[in-house]
Amino acid sequence: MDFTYTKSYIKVLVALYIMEKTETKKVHACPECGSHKLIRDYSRAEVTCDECGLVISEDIIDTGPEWRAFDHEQGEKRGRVGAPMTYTIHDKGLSTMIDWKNKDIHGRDISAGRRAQIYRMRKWHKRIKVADAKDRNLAFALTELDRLSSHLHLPRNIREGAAMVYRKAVDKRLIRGRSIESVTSACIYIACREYKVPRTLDEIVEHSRVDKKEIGRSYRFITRELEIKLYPTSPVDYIPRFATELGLSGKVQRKAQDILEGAIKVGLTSGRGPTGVCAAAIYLAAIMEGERRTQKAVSEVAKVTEVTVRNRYKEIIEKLGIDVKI
DNA sequence: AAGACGAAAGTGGTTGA
DNA sequence: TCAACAACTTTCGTCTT
Repeated sequence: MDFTYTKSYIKVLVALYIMEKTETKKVHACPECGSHKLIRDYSRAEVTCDECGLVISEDIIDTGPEWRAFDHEQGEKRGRVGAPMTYTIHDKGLSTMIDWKNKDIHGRDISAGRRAQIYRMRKWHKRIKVADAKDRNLAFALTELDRLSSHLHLPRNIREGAAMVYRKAVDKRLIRGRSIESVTSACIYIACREYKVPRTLDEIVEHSRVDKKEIGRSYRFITRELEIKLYPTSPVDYIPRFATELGLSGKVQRKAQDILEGAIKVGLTSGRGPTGVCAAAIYLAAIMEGERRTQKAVSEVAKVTEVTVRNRYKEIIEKLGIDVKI
């Protein structure tokens, strides 16, 4: 059979396979507003509703093994993430060593010209091996990065951000003496803050095998050495996540944002934990919009205590002069 | 009976000497 | 390195809906 024909035939099969796979995953209408205008963004692994902005599914992320490459071009593109299979094979299959003796297989001396050639081959072989050791480290870190972000339901762009930070850290030799796991966790944390999709350190610790202290130390070290400037997390960034978890409408979210902006102006946010402040604002906003949630429910999603929610919202009411019937 | 309230003691992390 | 400190948590008894 003609080679080019085989190749295109395989391509067709692959295309059919992918089509079938994505077809079964299709959502036809938004569960929130019933709209059929859905935006499908596979590069970020999200399906969002065009009408109300609801993120319908972030879980289509792992539909297929992304390390599979069907032709050379894809191989180049996908090799980036680090492939469990290929990288675990020793030397990517290049396990033959070039002997240091200048003899051929029959034990005869090799001519000067051949010797120079073999010398160059040895040199390159060594270089490949060195690069490969670094790659193996990177590949391991990247799979760990993938595992963590998948547990935390993080979108693709944050994974890439985290991977980028990690690569920079490797280039600057910052991981020496630190476990790969603590550094990957720190990278995720950094990326989350950079992209304003805050996850608390506690949430990351939950899925990591390293304790909080270690991650915190790596985090501080990396941000200092790479000169990454991170602004303190704003409580506003937590609104969408908490509100969605509580099943609150967009109206409440907007109200909560108003409250928070007022609170920030009066300086109620400085020094306080952003999650607590956000929880209080959401609690108030929900009551004001007639979608009351209990303090317990709010405090649970924000991972603070009811007492904190109480203290914060009392402060807000007092300083902003909001009057609500509790 | 569940939710909200507030006092009091305890805990972990930051700061400044 | 240590103590002081503010934020936050835990716990528990009481009040409100």
